[in-house]
Amino acid sequence: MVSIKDVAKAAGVSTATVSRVLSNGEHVRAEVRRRVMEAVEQLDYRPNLVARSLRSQQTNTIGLIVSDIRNPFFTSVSRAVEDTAYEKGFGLFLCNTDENPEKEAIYLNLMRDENVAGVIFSPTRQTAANFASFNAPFPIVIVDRSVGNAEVDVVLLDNVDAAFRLTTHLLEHGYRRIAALCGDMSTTGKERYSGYEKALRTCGLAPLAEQAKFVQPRTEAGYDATMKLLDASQPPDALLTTNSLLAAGALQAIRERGLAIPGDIALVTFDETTWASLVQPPITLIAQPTYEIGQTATELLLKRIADPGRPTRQVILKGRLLERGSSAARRQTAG
Amino acid sequence: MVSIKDVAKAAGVSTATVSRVLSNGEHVRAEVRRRVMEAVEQLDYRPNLVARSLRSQQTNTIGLIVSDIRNPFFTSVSRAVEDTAYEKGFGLFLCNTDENPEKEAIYLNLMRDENVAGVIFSPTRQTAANFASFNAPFPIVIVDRSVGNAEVDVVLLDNVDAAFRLTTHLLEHGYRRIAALCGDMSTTGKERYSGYEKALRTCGLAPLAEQAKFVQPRTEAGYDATMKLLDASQPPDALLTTNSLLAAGALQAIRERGLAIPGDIALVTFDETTWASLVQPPITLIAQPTYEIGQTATELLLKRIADPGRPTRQVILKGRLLERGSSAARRQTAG
DNA sequence: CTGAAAGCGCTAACAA
DNA sequence: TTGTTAGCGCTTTCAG
Repeated sequence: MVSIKDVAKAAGVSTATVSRVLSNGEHVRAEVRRRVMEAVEQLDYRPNLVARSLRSQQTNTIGLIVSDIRNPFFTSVSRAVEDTAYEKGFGLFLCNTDENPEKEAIYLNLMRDENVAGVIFSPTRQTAANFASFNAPFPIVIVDRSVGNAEVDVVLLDNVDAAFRLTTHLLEHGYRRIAALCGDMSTTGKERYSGYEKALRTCGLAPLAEQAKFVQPRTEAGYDATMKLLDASQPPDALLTTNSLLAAGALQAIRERGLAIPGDIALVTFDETTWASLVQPPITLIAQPTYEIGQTATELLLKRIADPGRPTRQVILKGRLLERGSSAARRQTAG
Repeated sequence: MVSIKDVAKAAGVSTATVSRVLSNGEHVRAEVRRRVMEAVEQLDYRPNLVARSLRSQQTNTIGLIVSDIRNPFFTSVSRAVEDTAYEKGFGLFLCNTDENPEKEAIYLNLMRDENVAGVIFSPTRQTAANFASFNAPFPIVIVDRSVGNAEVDVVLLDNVDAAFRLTTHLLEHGYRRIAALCGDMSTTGKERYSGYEKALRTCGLAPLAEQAKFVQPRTEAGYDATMKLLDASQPPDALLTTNSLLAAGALQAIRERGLAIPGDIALVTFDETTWASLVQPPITLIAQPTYEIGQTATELLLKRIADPGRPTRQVILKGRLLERGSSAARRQTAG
């Protein structure tokens, strides 16, 4: 392993000069710089990032902590984060927490031990609630969720608005018994529930307790909850789910019961996925600008790393309602 | 930031003793150990991993270099890798290369600079071909692709066999004009083509040049290539694609042309995805044990890190053929 | 079983 | 503009 000493010797300068050339290149005579670069080239020298980190007390790595990379929303966000980080010369450290507060704490601590430059984090409600008390030694940007009134950079969807529009869309298309399956681990699920409720109330309706449920944000939970909904004495005529995993479970359940979409029940959800536009009928949904979310979060983080004192910023993005067949206007029926 | 010195002082011992207690705990009197642990607890001390790395010349981080985390195959593999690494106390550094050999080289170098303990890598054909000449200072486990006769640990599917079975399945179900869309960047695409060809030959058929194409392993390329296939004077009666992205593009094209699956054309592919079982008809495919692949690769890597001299191992896994509606037996037709 | 001391490779004062 | 020097926080000989 060739070190900075070898380069210094080969170029006939001190290690400090090599370091100068490689870091900013300022305050070095052109000819000396040339000699150093030549030695670097010849020896195929690459600075040891670990040593650099230890000395400078900062790394070129950022952390991304999400519940599960297999959730298409996070898959896409993570790709954007990695792209953007790469462009700016940063690497990416990835963690899955499974919405488990303990794992969140472990990973947050690991990030600290690794001395990362910053972290992009999508916390559970529990961790979000205690967020103010957790003072990390690195900047954090929150994505997809909200964290009360803590002073942090945040990038998320206008969830209440999005759910409101999605629900209103159903109401306008003639649906009345609208059920909702909301993720129970995040603020996001709660907020989307609020938008749903608000839309119903605006219409003079109220959500029925047995039709609006908070469940684990997973496919199986979506399947189970939908089965129960469908087996009720007064099953819903429309179902709203707050993420694509719940929707996939719901769709499976609806298919298994032999029900038609939207004839027997409409289905709408959040998050664009490959399957949502490929199934018949295609699924109406609120598409999040996932790539933009990841990109914006990373940019915000890198700016804060560069300038820790800058005022925090909350970026609230609007979802795009994609109206498709799964919520086609209901035929008028007697009663 | 509390350091090992603070702990040493608080416990009334030397830093060496603290280090001993924290690393293996051996050769330390029980009472001293207790005092040290107490101090650690009290001060909420956490070892600085960067300093530890610099000194010990090894990290607890492994790298994962794939073409695109959004490919469901890699999404699932990466989750398994992260899980397994986490269990063993390792962190994960994630890189997307977009099948770009330059990016592959950059990331491989970055891994070296970061002093990672090892890397799990899915290389392009180009990089795989030169693999023997690239002597990394860290262990590498190759996944999903093969690398000639280099001495490396590898975990991959028996691609020839899988494609052979998939094609044979089509033949047995009465399809004769079977087209194939294969990824052009990886050895995997080539191998799957071989299996496809072999199955045809076994049946006394030969792949038609205009029906077997190597294309970029992306949805758009799958769409474009399928459109061309369908517009030919003698369109195929079945289409095999070698990954789920190509399949998604193919399905879109088939739908757009208003063709029925499998009536007008059968569609089969590789990789289980959410959508493959949700569309109508569901898609026949070879399911790869993605989680097992990621897990096995990680275990292999960690074993090699622990024992660099151990003999290399090639783990070849069989795919599972899931027969579904998209390749239902063809009705006998005159001609 | 424990401590002293060297040094991993680099950067950043401080001198010159 | 350049070199000297002192560590960053930790592990690991080597003595004792």
